[in-house]
Amino acid sequence: MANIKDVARYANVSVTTVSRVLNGHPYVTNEKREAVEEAMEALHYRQNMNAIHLSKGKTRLLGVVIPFVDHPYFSLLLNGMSKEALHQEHTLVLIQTNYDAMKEVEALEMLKYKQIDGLVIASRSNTWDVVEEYTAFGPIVVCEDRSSEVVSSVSIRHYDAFYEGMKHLIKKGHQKIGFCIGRKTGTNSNLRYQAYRDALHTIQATYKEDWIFTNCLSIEDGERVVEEYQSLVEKPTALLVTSDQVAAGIRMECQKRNIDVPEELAILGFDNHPLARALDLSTIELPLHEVGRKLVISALNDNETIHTQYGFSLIERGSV
Amino acid sequence: MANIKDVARYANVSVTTVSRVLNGHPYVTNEKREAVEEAMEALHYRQNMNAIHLSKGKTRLLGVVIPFVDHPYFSLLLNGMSKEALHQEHTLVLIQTNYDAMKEVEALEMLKYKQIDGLVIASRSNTWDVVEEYTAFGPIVVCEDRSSEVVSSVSIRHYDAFYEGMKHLIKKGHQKIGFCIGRKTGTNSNLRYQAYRDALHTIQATYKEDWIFTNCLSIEDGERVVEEYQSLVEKPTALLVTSDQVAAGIRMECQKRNIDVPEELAILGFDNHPLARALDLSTIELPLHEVGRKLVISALNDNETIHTQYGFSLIERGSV
DNA sequence: ATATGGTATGAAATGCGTTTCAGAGCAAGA
DNA sequence: TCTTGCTCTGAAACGCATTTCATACCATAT
Repeated sequence: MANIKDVARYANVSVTTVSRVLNGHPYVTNEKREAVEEAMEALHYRQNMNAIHLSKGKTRLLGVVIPFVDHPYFSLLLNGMSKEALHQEHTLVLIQTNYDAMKEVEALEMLKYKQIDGLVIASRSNTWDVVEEYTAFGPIVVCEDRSSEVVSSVSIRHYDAFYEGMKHLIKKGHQKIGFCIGRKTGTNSNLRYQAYRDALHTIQATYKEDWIFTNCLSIEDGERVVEEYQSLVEKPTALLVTSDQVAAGIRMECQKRNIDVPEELAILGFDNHPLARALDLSTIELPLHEVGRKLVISALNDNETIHTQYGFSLIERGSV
Repeated sequence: MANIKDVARYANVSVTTVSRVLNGHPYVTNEKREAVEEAMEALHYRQNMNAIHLSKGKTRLLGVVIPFVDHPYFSLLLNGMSKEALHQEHTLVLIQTNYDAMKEVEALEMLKYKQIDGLVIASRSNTWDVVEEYTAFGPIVVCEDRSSEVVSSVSIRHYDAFYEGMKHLIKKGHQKIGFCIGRKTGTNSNLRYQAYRDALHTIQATYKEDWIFTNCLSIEDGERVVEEYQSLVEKPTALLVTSDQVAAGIRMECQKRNIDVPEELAILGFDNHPLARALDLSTIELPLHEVGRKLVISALNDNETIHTQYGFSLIERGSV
């Protein structure tokens, strides 16, 4: 494979000049520039990325702190990150934490010792000041709504999204509304719970504690929800489900038990997972793929702190 | 970040000795080995991958020739490849060919000019001798059943898988069986067609031309199939569908049109895509994810030619 | 006693770009 | 005429680990 030296020799210039052409620096006469370009063409020259990054002091590694990867929310996020990482010729270093704060610190230490170029924290476990301490060592991005001077962020308006979902169900005539959620606590869960109560408040409706189904992560959980639903004396007429995977389980189980969707039970999912399309589930699309990509873009940007917020969009299908 | 020089200085040895310890070479006394290990610990030393690969002359890039990525077969394959590439700290260079032979040659030329470390051809367009010419320049792996001396291969027993599917339908009492397939021609399609006829032959059954649905790639295609199916005078009682995505479309459309599955029409899919699990579709699982990983592993192995064949497994659910 | 060969070690070359520094040429301003 | 300040160019240093080569020591084998 031809290298920069070969090109320089062929074009009768120094390697510095070739490097200048390669990097679009000024201070190269057209004459030499053209000679270099010709030489590159003739020799089938391609830059050696390893040499570039070695020279520039980059590791080409990007740390990703993530609690687990087998949940649709995180797997969609990870998909987006992978895609962008591939695009930017970076390798993701997955640090699965299971919400263990010490594991997260290990990842931060990797940044300190320059073992990674940047760090994405998909779900934070440590307190804010611990994280901020490490920003001196490289770019850090969190996936939550936080306007820090030193840490970039990419977030989704979870409150608004949930509120919008509630409004949609209410508009369709529902008053007895329940919801399914993953963790009971956590920033996002709290926001959603708040949105739930606020929305019900606008129509003076109340809710029962057992209309709130927690620990809903998988298709199986959705099936379980239907089972519990059937044993209720007073049943909700609609469910807001924070994961399409769970919504899919619910819809399938309803079919088995001859519960009419949406007449008897309306279902509104989240994420717009391919499953939702297949099962004709109405859903609120969260641009998780986009968020993932933006996380990587932000983490690879060493110059500025970026704050991005993403919206959502309601996709009406046949389950509401 | 500490480098090999720092470690050498700290341990009072030469960089060569540190490199020997790092790479497990013999000819290092225990005394020095321990000193080096201590130094690495003390200095938080991590090897710089860019320097290693630059030194070893690797690009850390792996070419992937693929006709398109939006088809479930290829996207599952690609998923597996991505995962393994990530694992092995390599970046995939996607060369989407749309079955254009010239594009494929471009990819082979990249190998020639050492722009990539190896090449995976997920679906070949050029003749065999064209491909073999390039093996001198680096490892090439194809995804088809071919026992070459110089090109590695990873394949699935498509004939057997299809035949097994037919046998299953026959065992369930079906005689009038149709099938859905992507391309009408191609190595795999031919194998499947052969298996179809061979299986029908064992029960002296015949088939109608219009029980064979071609161009079946997406959910929409599945919906189209049902439409065509309903207009048939003599209808098959079972369909073997070479993609779960299509099978999902069929099942959903059947539901809309009140065609009972499996009583009126049995459906047996392929791939064991998550969709199949969600829609309770019987399917023949092809280990595409594993195949993808093995493709990458084989392509990154420069020393030997590897031939791997994968089987399949029938997953019985409620659609047959 | 001498040749032979394995063990152990380090200096230096190598892979390939980027970046710093020094200097030459030239035009505008003092 | 003499600065001052671009514009343009290339030599050399640098980033980090691997690998080749040279050398020295020690133990067998002859």
